[in-house]
Order: sequence, then structure tokens, then C-alpha cells
Amino acid sequence: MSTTDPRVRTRKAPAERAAEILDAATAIAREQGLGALTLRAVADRAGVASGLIAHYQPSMDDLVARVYSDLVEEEIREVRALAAREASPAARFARVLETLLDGSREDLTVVWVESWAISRRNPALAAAVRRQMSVWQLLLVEIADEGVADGSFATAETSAVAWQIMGMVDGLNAQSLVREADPATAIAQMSRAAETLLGARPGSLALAR
Amino acid sequence: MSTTDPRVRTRKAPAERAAEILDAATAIAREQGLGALTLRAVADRAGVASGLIAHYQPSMDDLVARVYSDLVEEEIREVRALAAREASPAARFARVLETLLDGSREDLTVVWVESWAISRRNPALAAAVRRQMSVWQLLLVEIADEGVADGSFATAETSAVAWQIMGMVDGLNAQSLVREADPATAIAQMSRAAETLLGARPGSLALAR
DNA sequence: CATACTATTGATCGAGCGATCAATACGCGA
DNA sequence: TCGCGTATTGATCGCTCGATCAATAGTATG
Repeated sequence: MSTTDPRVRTRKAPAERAAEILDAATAIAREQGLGALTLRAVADRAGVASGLIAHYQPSMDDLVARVYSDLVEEEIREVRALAAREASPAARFARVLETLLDGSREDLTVVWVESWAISRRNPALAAAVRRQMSVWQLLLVEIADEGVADGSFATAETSAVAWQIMGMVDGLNAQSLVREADPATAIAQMSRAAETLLGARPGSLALAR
Repeated sequence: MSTTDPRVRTRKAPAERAAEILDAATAIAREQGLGALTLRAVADRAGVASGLIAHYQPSMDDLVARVYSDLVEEEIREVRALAAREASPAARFARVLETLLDGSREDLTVVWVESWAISRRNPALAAAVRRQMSVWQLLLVEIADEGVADGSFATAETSAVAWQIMGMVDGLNAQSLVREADPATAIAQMSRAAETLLGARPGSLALAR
């Protein structure tokens, strides 16, 4: 029987290795949340020694912030793309609410909720959270402004309304982590609430099925 | 110069000591959140050896869950008392929303947000969170039912509406930890949204100032 | 006053964390 | 093909965590 030899080293281009490490970290965050992002966990997942992680990512705090940003950025891009396929501002807004609340993104909700707590002791993450919240809000403001422009919404405060709706959605998702609830009900109620805040015609944010 | 003698032991009645430890733990949670609740931190705060904490609280997970429950229970009691002073169901509901969103309970919001994240690795806390969420929801349902009974609200779904409003409020509070916002705006918008969901007359949940 | 009970102490264990670093060996350019 | 640069390894440090436990000393009881 052969003793387990020291690991065969495979030497890769720095950029390639860095990407692998980031991929491994991202996968862990998706599956187990940001709290599971430890030096050794990432090393195991990437199949390298722990020291190599530190070589490419001198600070774990920064890595956590980076992974968080990448994940949320991708989510925003996806949601934006889904919204863009709808014909009207009202339909776009409705699609965003539905996509965020349909329960299909639980892994991201875990990341999101953990980010609030971890931010308190990770300044880099705190900054990233603030940044990505602004990006989210901007997406909602854009659609809201379009709705105001074409007359389907009526509010002078799209910015404040966007923040409000965003907070509400986040809370409902966080709640869904603890208590299983029917997504359809949450979507329907959130849509009605959004209609009120946006000054949209009642029912105009209900999903056409 | 005298060497620092071993600590003078003060022996107290078990019930008294247990209460002191719980008080120390509660104070830490209020000031620094549930994440700061460590064996040694509680021992320092209570002025006793670390081993004594373990003597009275064999599991830190349980202590965290207990402290969480106590804090939330007290908050619910306070909010309930404030609501009870209002004359009508609509005024009571409005008072609850205002109290929860006026930004004066940031320490509890930190506890609340951390509880979601820590629950994922602390089953006792997870159970406590579910339990207290139900208590919160029950308070809202009670007021909502009273409103339906006296005709000021019109919805067949007070239970679902209560869950929804609770989630929304939690999300807005969590958001306020990261982004400073005007509480008055959040309260006004949340009230309008709640009117829609409860089937209340527009403006009936606005605060009488 | 003597004794037994137990509240209390503080050292200790094992685990996990981020970070550091000397040693090693891979692979490209000369 | 050789040698150098550096990617990579894995041991190690210092720290904090929850938990455990033998030793100690208050206090009540007889």
C-alpha cells in the first residue's frame, strides 16, 4: 500500500488560479452562506492548500465582500433581464416583485440576511452591502420613473418608494427563511401594496397569467 | 505591594446568581448584539469566573435563545401596552407601526437581524425565533380582527395580512441598520400600504399629530 | 463547633479561525 | 536542457470559542 504522497502540485497561471478560488468561494456561499466562507473551506473546495488562498486573497474579509458583491451583481443582472422582456413599466415592476418573492432564490436570501449581520464586523462587506442596495434601488427607480412618464404610476417620490418596496421585499424574504409561507400570497399582497405606493391603478401590478 | 489575591468569593443563592447572569447576558445582547454573547463576555460582565456561567447555563446556544426570547417578549409587551392606550383599532394599528418604525429600537433590530443568521446554526434559537414571530403576528391579528369587527378594516385574511405587514416592517428596520433614512417617511408609506392590505379607509392609519 | 453540601474558581482541552512563512517543486525563457 | 522565478505547500502561530473538571471555600445544618 502506498503512503499518501504529498499532493502533486499543479501550477497554473495566476489569473486562472485566482478565478478558480473565487469560483470555489462563490459556490460555498451559494450552498452554505457567507458564514461558511473560511480560509480552509475555500481551500478544500478549490483543491489547494490553505496558504494559497491567503496568497491570492490576503484578507478573508475582502474575499467575503467580493463574493457577496459578485453574487448580488449577478442576481440584479438576471432580474433586470427578466424585467426587460416585459412590455410595460407596470409589467416590468410586477415581474421584478414576482421574481424576488417566488421563493426560487432562497440561497441568495441566506446570503443577503447573513450580510446584514456580518457587516457589523466586516467593514468591507458593509460597504459592499450599501453599494449593492443602491444598485437594487436604482433598478426599481428606473422602472418607476418609466411608469410615471407613461402615466401608469403617479408618485412624486419614486426614490423613497423604491427604497420602501425594497425593504419590504427583503423582509418578506427573510421571513420566508424561518416560516414557510405561500409565495403566491406574498406576491399578491406585495403587488397591492406597491400599487398604492406607486400610485398605480389597482390590479395593474397583478401578474397576467 | 500586594499580589492580587485570588478573587474573594461571594456565594449567592442560586436563583439570585442565575438572575444576575441572565441580566448580564441581556445587557450584552442589547449593547452589542447576540453575536457578542460568549461565555467569557458574560462572565466578565457578571463579575464571575467563566466556569460559573457554564454551571448555570450548560449550553450557550440555550442561553442565546433565552436572552433573545426575553428581549423580544419584553418588546412585545411594551408595544402592546402602547397600543392599548389608543381608542380605536385603526389608531392601535397605526401606533404599532409607528412604534416599530420610529428608529428608537435599533438595539432590538440588531438582535432581530442577527437572530435570523445565527438561527441557521443554533436550533434552540431557531425555535425561539419562530415562536416569537407567532406572538408578534398574533398581536397584529388581534388588532386587525377588532378593526374588521367594528368595520374600520375590510379583509377576509387578517392572518395573512398580519404576516405580510410584519415581514415588511422587519425588512424596513433591517434596512435602516445599513442606510440611514427618515423614519417619518417609512412610517407614512408603511401606513398607506397597511391601509390597502387591511382594507382600511385611506388616511385612517395616518398618525394624528 | 464540626461537618457536609455545593457554589465558585481558574486552568485546561480540543476545535476552528485568519494569518504567516520557510521549504519545495513546477514550468517558462534563456 | 538548465536555471531561475514564483506558484504552491503544509506546518505553525496566536487567538477565541464552548466545554469540562479538580480544587477550593463559603454557608447552612446538625
